[in-house]
Amino acid sequence: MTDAKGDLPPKNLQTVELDELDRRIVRILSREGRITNADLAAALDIAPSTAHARTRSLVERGVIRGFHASVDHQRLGRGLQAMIGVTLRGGTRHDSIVTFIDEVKQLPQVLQLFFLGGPDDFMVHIAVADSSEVRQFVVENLSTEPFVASTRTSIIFEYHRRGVAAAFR
Amino acid sequence: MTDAKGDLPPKNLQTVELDELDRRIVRILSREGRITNADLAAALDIAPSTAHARTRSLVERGVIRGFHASVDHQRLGRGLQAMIGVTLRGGTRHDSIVTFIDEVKQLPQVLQLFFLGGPDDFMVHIAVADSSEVRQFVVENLSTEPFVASTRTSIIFEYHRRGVAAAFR
DNA sequence: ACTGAAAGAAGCTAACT
DNA sequence: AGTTAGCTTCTTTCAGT
Repeated sequence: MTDAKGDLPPKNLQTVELDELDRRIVRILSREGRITNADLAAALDIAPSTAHARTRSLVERGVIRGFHASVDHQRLGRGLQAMIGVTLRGGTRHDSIVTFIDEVKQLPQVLQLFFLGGPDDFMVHIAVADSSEVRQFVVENLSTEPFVASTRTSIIFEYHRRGVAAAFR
Repeated sequence: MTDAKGDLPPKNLQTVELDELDRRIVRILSREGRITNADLAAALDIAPSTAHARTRSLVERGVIRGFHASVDHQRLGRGLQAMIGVTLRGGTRHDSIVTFIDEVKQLPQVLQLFFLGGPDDFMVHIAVADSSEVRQFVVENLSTEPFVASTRTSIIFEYHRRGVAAAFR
């Protein structure tokens, strides 16, 4: 008797099959995370209790990992966004990098941080007031670090998002 | 009598001052977009009606632009993310690029799209199943386009998000 | 697995401080 | 601007199909 409980490895990272209804719910909640369950049900032409059970199941199965307000940084006086590619010096101790990354990702200007395998070691997506603050951010937080070899800054003219990806665990 | 109505230019793009309470609300809703108003009020130690009015005002002033479910793409069998930098051939007609971008941003693999001023003309953040799909994405949607000069693909090892930025208008 | 109904919780509005 | 109070609407559960 191979019972599910006990046979499974630490449990995580398993992929999940979604049917068409699940996919439609995910799509709607990606766009309108605060839609009422009643409206969601109406949009899908199902009973509110069904919509509710499905949505809960998506959260329980880890497909939906959270809900977030999206913020207009331009309205907050941070009308300039930039993407900064960073290359690290070879031979830097791994935990120095981890500490550094942890600090960078706490900075209020930072929106996203990508750790890469490629020409750049990571990229930082920031929102600031103007180009002088971009420069200031790079100088104060990146290029002065001993293990940062180089940075490459690009201004962001347009930004489009097709959903919100969960951060990696 | 300078009445507000009629005197204002097309109205948009104005920045907004937030007080400390506003900022705390934005911070909480960025992390927990579906927190109940009662819990939000309790977290801030204010009356629910105050929290409610403040939140509404943030949405009305355009500071909060929407709410979104975040999706774990790994659970959906798209366990690999990549960032692809694209450079365009000089002399491409502007509306060709606009059409191209519009198409790219509809592709199901695409999470984000950054239009840049810098070495790359834009960057595409994608989620796919494996490295062969990365290659497939680049070949089928990018490098075959006549006005794409080159692409540079980086695998994403780690991804952190400190909030969700609204798309540009 | 989906539905319908009933109870409990939360959102929303308005009148007052 | 914030609060208290009351009405309305939604979420949530559960028994039934």
